[in-house]
Amino acid sequence: MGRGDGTGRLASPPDADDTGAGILHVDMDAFFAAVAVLDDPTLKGKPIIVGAPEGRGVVSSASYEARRFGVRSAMPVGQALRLCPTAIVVSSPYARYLEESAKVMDVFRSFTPLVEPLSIDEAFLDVRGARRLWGPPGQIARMLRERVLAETGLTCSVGAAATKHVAKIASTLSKPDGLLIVAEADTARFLAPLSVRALWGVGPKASEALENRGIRTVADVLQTPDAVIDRVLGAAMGTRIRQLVRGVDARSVETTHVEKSIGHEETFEVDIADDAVLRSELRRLADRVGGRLRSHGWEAMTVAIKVRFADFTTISRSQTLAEPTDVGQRIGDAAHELFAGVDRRQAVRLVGVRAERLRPAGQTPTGLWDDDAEWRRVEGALDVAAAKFGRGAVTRANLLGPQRGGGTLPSNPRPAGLDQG
DNA sequence: TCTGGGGTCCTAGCTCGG
DNA sequence: TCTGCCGAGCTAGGACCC
Repeated sequence: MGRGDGTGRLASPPDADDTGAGILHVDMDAFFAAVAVLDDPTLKGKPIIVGAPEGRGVVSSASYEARRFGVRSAMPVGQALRLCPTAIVVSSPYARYLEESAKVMDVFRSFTPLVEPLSIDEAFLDVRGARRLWGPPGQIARMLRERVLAETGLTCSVGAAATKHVAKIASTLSKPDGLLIVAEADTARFLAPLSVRALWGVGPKASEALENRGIRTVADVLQTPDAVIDRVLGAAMGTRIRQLVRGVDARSVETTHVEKSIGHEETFEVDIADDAVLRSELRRLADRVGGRLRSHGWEAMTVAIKVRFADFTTISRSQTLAEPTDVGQRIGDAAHELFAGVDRRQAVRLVGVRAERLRPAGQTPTGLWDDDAEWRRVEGALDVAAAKFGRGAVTRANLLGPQRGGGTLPSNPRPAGLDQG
């Protein structure tokens, strides 16, 4: 979801060169606010803030009329209302947004099966294989914008480029209701004058660190020695940023997504010091996490909690389970155990529970464990452990030693029973 | 003024085993 | 038996994204 106010937008002319620009990034304009207008057309043209009117809510989305007053997403609603006192605060059930999102995604898929939803209101499309059916990328982008509007009543902005990264930047610059095409050959010229903040992964901290060294634009990054960028951003991010500023982005449009963690957190209306209330909240969150794990068919190897105190300091604690689980009770037990070790000298503003290192529930051994030799090795180890500790005491800890990680076995999915203590 | 909720990825420090 | 090195796994925290 874009956070700009739409001033200074760029748009491509109808005859723009779209050679090599086969990756589209489509981003709905002020999506939540636009859905509110669909549901109540009298809101059209008015400053709208989507968020909870009371409590500690922040702005989820704002119409461009509100953004002109400086209202931005993630801003506290109270602050937004001070900037734009005439704004109308609305909120709809999340399911309502999902409903419109599904229609939009259906339109995208009518042009190509290669659609990668990035969030509820944006997606990458690979249209390189759709030329024969729909024409060149620029034409597809124009048709897609028209069809989204006709079928949903919503406007969107589209960036077309040779890579996901450049397409994403282009759609941002074309907002609202625009189309910006960057031909492959124009990539370097397009990127060079942009602020480093426009780069994917460069947020307020990284951009500040770069700007403190006089590195303000993409062109500046290109002229800066690699070692300097690595020192500022770290080696991994430095490498990635250097590729992005050169227009190199090997990521393809992925149509499937595998979750790596599932969690829930809740900010209280007022800070809470009562231990019983906090523990019951952890239980409730753990149950929700367990329910979601089961509905996805996952189990978690690790449980993590997050605690934010009244002064906004935030700590996290995590624990690897003796055996993976999708049971809310067990997740709650682990969360309680972790919570017991937290030094609570202040009231608590937020608690969260997260399930990490997910794997399919009741998974059949695969990969390395399909290897007969590997099985013989494991069976041998089990026999040795059974002889040493007794049949009933064959645990991972006994097999691998008392160290936390358990170490030397492969991290592939283990055969059922090996972890059981 | 007063900072949501759901995620991903990276880094640094630590422990442990080979 | 002890020590140092190295790699791997775990943990905590931070930055970033929408």
